[in-house]
Amino acid sequence: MEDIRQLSQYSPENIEKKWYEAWEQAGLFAPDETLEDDAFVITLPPPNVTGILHMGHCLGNSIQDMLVRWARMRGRPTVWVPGMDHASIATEQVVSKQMAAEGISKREAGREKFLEKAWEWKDFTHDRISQQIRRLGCSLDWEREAFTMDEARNKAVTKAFISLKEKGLIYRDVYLVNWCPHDLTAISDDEVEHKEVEGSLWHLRYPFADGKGHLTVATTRPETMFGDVAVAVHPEDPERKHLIGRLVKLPLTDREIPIIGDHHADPEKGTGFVKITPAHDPNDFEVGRRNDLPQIICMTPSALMNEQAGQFEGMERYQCRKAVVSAMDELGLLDKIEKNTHQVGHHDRCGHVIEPYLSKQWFLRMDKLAEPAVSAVQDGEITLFPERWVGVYNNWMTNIRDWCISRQLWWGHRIPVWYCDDCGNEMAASASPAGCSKCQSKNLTQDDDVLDTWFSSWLWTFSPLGWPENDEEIKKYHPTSVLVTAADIIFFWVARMIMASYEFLDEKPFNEVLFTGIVRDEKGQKMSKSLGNSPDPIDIIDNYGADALRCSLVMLTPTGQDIFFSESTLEVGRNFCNKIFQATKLVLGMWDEAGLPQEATVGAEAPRTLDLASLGQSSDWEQEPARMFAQLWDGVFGGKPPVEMVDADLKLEDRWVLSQLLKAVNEAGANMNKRRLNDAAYCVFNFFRHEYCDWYLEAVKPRLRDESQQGVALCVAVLNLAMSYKLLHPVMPFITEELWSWLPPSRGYLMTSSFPVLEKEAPFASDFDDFEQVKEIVNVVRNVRNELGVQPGKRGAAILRVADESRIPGLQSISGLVALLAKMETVEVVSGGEDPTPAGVGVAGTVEIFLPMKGLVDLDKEKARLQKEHAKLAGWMKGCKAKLANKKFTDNAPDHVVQQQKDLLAENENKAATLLHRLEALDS
RNA sequence: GGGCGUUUAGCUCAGCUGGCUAGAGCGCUCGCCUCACACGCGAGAGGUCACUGGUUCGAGUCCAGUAUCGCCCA
Repeated sequence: MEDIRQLSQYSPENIEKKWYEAWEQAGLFAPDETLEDDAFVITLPPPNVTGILHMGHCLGNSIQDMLVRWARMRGRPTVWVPGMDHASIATEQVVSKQMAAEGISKREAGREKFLEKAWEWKDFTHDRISQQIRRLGCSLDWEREAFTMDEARNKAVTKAFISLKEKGLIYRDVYLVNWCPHDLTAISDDEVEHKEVEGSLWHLRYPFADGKGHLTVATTRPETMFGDVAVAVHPEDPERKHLIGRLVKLPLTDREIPIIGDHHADPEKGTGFVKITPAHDPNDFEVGRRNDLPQIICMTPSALMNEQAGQFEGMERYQCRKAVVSAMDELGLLDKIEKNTHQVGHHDRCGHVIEPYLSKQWFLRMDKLAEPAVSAVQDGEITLFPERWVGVYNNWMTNIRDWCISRQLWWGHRIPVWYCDDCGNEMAASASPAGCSKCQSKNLTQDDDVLDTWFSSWLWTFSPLGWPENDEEIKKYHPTSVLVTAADIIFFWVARMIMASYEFLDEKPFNEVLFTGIVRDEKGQKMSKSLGNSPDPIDIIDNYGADALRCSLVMLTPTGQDIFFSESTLEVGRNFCNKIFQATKLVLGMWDEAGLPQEATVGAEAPRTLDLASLGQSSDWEQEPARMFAQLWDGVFGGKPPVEMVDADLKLEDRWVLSQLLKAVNEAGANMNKRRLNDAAYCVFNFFRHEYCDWYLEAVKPRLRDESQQGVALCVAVLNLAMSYKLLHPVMPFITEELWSWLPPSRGYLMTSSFPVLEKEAPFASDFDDFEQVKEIVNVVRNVRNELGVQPGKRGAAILRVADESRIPGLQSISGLVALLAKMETVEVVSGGEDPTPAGVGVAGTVEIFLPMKGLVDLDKEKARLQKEHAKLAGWMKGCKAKLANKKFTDNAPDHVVQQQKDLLAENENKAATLLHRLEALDS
């Protein structure tokens, strides 16, 4: 400890790791069951085991830890459950790639071998990710760690599947799904990313079967013509409806297809004729069902043309497109080509173009599940922050479509359905059945497919708590308190979690959802593993410290807005850490020099909660500050301050800084309650840096070196440090825990100490004003000296002049502080008399300030300065006067607003008069 | 095409229930290595609050329209 205190700059090295281990060993991450309050519970949005965490995770985890630590310090038992997600497709891709690099093909290796490799990979990334989370300081209850594919979670998934299947909500059907020809699996609608693509609209001629003429269809996908089963026109299309029932010859094939009438064809669009390919287009699929048309698949799962394509069989779909167009051209059947930009679906994981593909898949019916989820949000049972997401949520929920939950993959939960090879019977079961329930045959085969990853993560608020086996924990900890996540997975995850919780537990999954912004790089791109544009958090933490990272992210992220991250962002946090460290060094250095006790004065340990309102009324603070201070001290440290003090020992700056501190407590709490976490962090930052350090510590420096006064000043200084650490601990856990341990009166862990609460206005109003006047006068003096270019070394004299003699004693009592803070030799207070000349002049409220200086040669500079000031005042006065002259304003505006304008005018008039007078004097 | 959101200082953003003489951080300019801190201290410059109209005694804030950029859904 002594070593660290000697450092000229704060260094997080050696401090952060030490405290994380200490907390964990002391068991502080587990809920304190002796507390009676409701538990505060979060299940960590499980990161994918695909790779490493990026800055987005750091932001989300920092926010969660902030909420968890805040709740813990307010005396609530806290449970933050860690976990990770198996990320079916993403992980399968990574592992396949690795195997390919080793020269092994996934298919050749087979399911078992592949899964072995996947588990190896999972273990590897799991360790790395949990290291990252620990380094960030997250106070997770590691004993409860869960993985979406571990045994307990497997049971939950199976139970959920069987239960839904028994209710008839899960069905298997041949349907047109989003098929990824690269990964050879179906994916859900939500995994399809629509992108605008420059393409063409080809106008193709289809000759009539009777050989008399042709019609023209327009298509963006000529290669699918081998799957065409009809041409549609609008049934009321006056120019074309007479053709319904006739046949056309499908070029490049020997098939003839009918012309049908269907509303899908729009007479205004394209040529008015639409080719119908039910097996390769979602709209056409519907047309096909309506008109009872056959479905012809013309591609293989890998999007190569199949035997339907005749001479083109075996071609890749885009190659085939070119070939078809040129073949049609040769036949004279290519009418024209138009440029056309249109939306094309891509797989969000691998970027390949989706092929709508006909296949047999498992689906979950969503409409019934959505009902309670919609009303929960509408009724305010669950709140979303920021609120604007409610609209987005409702929009999706009310247009909800069935969810394709099967995937043709190996890494995931295998669908718990067995088929009888002999009678075709289909059985859903939690374990492999002994025999067919119908024919008793032993020849059973399990469904080959696995479930969509989100089918396990939608259970995430209760499956980590042990559902369906552990009722106890569910009763105690469910619904959870809050979900913190980025809004880009509102449909994938948030909405489905709400549905799952109502379906399986008949209650909400969480009270509120806090959407964080998305962390982007300097160019505005989302941070992601695939782009490789996120630094490894471990490197950042090594260089700047976890506290700096957390502090920077939280302070600079506006509520729910995206954040642009660059390394320079981190300087805010790093510099602030150093500031806290420096201030502590100063105060504790003086504490040692003063010979104050190195241990807490005998007394009880401080209680787990600290409600400042219960310490006393505002008037108590003003009349008996010493008694109140002692109570505050007892609340923070437990016991008595190590020095005796009477009311008069607490000077103006002491009372002022305490009032500012309490104001910060009040604001921090209010902002936390409103979930404005950046503001909560920022107001404490502001208090510490700009009030405590800039004004208070500067103001008490002489007292810290004065034996008769240092004791009291040090107690006030230390109490402010302690309270600041408490307020900052949720954001910056490591440095605050470390510095707290340095404070001689501190006992125990800061992490489980109390968070101060003050839910009413801070006391000390009158002292507040007096010290604010000191600040104002000092500011004016500094300004005048700076503008006139006075050397900082020249201290000189200042004269404060007021019209009202009765104010002299009051001003005299603060003149010492003014002299100290403005670095003046002497400060004299007068009333009336001649203007001292030559002198620089300024006005603070009704106090005229003269800085006599012989060397003030540059009269022009001074005149220019005064004129500028005067012009500014004149502008403001004009505004005030206009308002006050407006009868409607004085009649309608509230009294305090009118009075405010009057005061403002009076003050400005007074200032302006002084400046004008001064200008005249300079002219003469 | 439908929906949501953005537009305030050079940059990133606050400004919550209309009372604002519009703020912060970074950057910039000037002056300081003042015995905690140059990862610092002090001072300063910089804005027709996208545009147009409306409501109001009063609009950055509320309403309508336009433009702009972005996101989501189809």
